[in-house]
Parts: sequence; structure tokens; C-alpha cells
Amino acid sequence: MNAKAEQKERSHSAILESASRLLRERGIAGASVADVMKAAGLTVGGFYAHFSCKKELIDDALRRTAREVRERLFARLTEKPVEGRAEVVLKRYLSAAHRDDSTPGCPLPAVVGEVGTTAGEHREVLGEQIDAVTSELATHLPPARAGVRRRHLALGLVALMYGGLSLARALRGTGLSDEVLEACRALGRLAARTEMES
Amino acid sequence: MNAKAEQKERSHSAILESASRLLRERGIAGASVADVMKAAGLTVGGFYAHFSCKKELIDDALRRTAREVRERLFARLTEKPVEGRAEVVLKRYLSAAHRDDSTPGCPLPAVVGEVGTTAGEHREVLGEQIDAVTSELATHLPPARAGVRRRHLALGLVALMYGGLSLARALRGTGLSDEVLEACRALGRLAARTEMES
DNA sequence: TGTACATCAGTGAACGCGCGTTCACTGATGTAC
DNA sequence: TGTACATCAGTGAACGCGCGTTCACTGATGTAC
Repeated sequence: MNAKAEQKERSHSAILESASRLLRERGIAGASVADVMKAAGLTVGGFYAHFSCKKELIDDALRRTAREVRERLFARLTEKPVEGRAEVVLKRYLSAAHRDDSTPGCPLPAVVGEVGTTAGEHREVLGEQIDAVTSELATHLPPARAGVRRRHLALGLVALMYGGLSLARALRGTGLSDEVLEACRALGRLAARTEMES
Repeated sequence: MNAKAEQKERSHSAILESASRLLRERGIAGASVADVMKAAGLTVGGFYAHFSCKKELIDDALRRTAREVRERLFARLTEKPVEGRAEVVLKRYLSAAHRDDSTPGCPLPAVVGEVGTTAGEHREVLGEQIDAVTSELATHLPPARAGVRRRHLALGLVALMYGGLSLARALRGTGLSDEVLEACRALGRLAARTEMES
């Protein structure tokens, strides 16, 4: 590959990286193309040499950040006994650090509301990522009587973790914020320790 | 009160009502002042005879819709045995009907993400409403050993319900949407039936 | 190796559009005598 | 009761601003001979 193409690849990475950060800090609408390009050290006009439209950028940033979250969330988990893994995941996700620093971190709190209201064009990518984290979490839960139930426990925990972190972020600085994190960790731990019923 | 003042009150109500609907459908940024006024049968300019700024309108709509949700969620609950009340609340909140019709319904899925990212000026009102629903839900849960723990169970259930409904809305139309509702109902029921630990 | 031309990442101004808010104006209603 | 003036909810155009996207241009790099 020649020098020109290498430079382009570097720019592409810089754009994706600043988009990933701004997306998690400000949401989809809040991460404007101009701001993303500025943060990458470039100017607006050059954007369309890298992405066909903003939707493509956001979808790529969503896939990338969601994959990073999965890697962190499940890292070195097989070293732990199976019964304690859900608790480790809950602690990692529902932590004050994850609330206070959106990068590196989960993109869901910044995008789910928008996808449900004004940004439905990202539904498909969001669904893929929710499915991916749920499936991987399920493999770390103690086997239940039916595979379906283990998956449902995983999906419920994903909703609980996302909901808790979102509320804690929205209530940042108020007394309720820490309380939400703690309450969700406790509720999740409780559910993971008991076998799911119908 | 004279006819002029009565007409103004009617307009005020119409504005609040259309704002409450658009807020839940489209979120804060998506509920533009012009659209709200149009939906109320008025024109943009008249808005500032009723509210000093958009923030005031959104805060009023948030308080109003959150109160309505509490009334529906806890209606006729004292007729049920204490052990089954959490399950009734979970069923009411995490229903396909609540996912499919944002009005009447909970404003949280449309606003929490924005408050955490670009609309922090609504943090205080959001906190009041989260606290109100949590406190009221706690009164319907079986007493635990310490009052604090009952409140934590209530707060965890609020996060789970909000998270589950938000995801189900965002994933509307995909197979995951129904699955999320079902998984969250099951997880919540399980947690509510067991005593909370530290 | 040196020269002439082609390519194309990136620039920066401009496009139309919707936003929250302001403002001069209108006209129906209310008040004072 | 009738008349003259005051009030003010509501209109509709305009304000400055930021948005996503387009486009003519630039200049460094790559290619062909």
C-alpha cells in the first residue's frame, strides 16, 4: 500500500475514533459531522471521502464501541468460577467509573432512546449488537434447564444493566445516582443466583 | 374568571397535552415548539404567552406524564394481595401495549438518554419523578428487614422496567422486542419474590 | 532518472432546512365613565 | 346602556444559529513514458 492510501486509512481511523467518543458523550444528534471531523483534526468537507452519509458513520461507531464493550465486559471471565461470573459482569458494567467516563464505555445509554424515537434507521445495527452481547453473556451463566431460559436471564440482565447505567448517568451528581447503581447490582446478583422460572 | 382567561387556560392545556404526546413520541429535541403549537391548533409566536422557554414546557410535561403513569401503574393495587403486587406492576409496565402506544405512557424511554447527554437541564425534574415512582412502588412491596432494602428493590425494578421498555421500543418490529419484555418480566418477578440481600 | 499528466484526500464556502426565540401587529374582550 | 380606551392572546415574519450535504478548487502523491 502506498503512502497516500496509508494516510487515508489513518484519517479514517481518526474519524471513527472521534465519532465513537462523541457518540457516547452526546448521542447521535449531538455528534455532528462537523464536530466529529474537527475532533479528528480535519474539516467538514472531507467527510464524504470516508463515509457515504452520517448514518454509515454512526452504524460503524456503534458496532465498534459495542464490540469493545463486550471484550472488556467478558475479559478473563473464564478464570472465575461459573457461579460468580454474572456478579463480575454486573460489577464491571454498573460501576461509578463506567458512569463517569463514557469513553471507553457502552454506547447504549446514548443511543437507545434516540433509536426508539427519532433515529429508527439504526434499529437493525442496534439489534445485532444487543443480540451479540446477550448471546455471549448467556455462555457465562450456569446452564439452566432449557437454553431458552438461560438466554432470557442474559437478556433481562442486559436490560437491567443498560437501564441502571442510563438512569445513573441521567441523575449524575444527585444522591440517587449511586443508589441506582447499587440497587441494580443487588437485583441482578439476586436474579442470577436463582434459577429462572417460566 | 372571564371568557378571555378561560380561553387562555384552554390553550394552555392544549399546548401541554400536545407537548406531552410529542415528548413521548419523539423525545425532547424531537418535540419542537413549532410542532407542539401546531398540534395544539395554534401558531409558534403565541407560545411565549404561556411558557417562558421550552425548558419550562418540557419540565411541566415531564411532571404531568410521570404523575399519570404512577396513577395507572398503581391503580387498584391495594385490592391485590401484597405478594402479587410487584408482578402486576411489571405486567402493566412491560406490556406490548405500553411499547406500542407511547401515549398514554411513560416518558422515561424518550427522555432519560437525552438528559444524560445533551439535556442535563432537566436532571432535577427527572430525579424528582424517579424518586416519586420508586417511593410509591416501595410501599407496595412486602416489607423487608430494613426499609432501605425495600427501597433498593423498588429502585432496581424501576431501572429494569425502564430499561426493558426502552430496548423493546428501540427494537420494535424485530424478534428481540417481545423477547426483551418477557425476559424483563421474568427477571423482575423472580427478584420481587425473594428477599433482597445486602 | 526526469518530465508531464492523472488522481484524489482534504479545504472551505455555500446550499436549503429546521431550530428556539423575538417582535410589530391585530382584533376580540374587558374596563371606566 | 353606550362609547372610548386599554389589555393581551395569538399571528406570522424575521432573527441568528447549527445541521447534513454539495461542490469547485488545491496540492501532494502516483503513474506512464
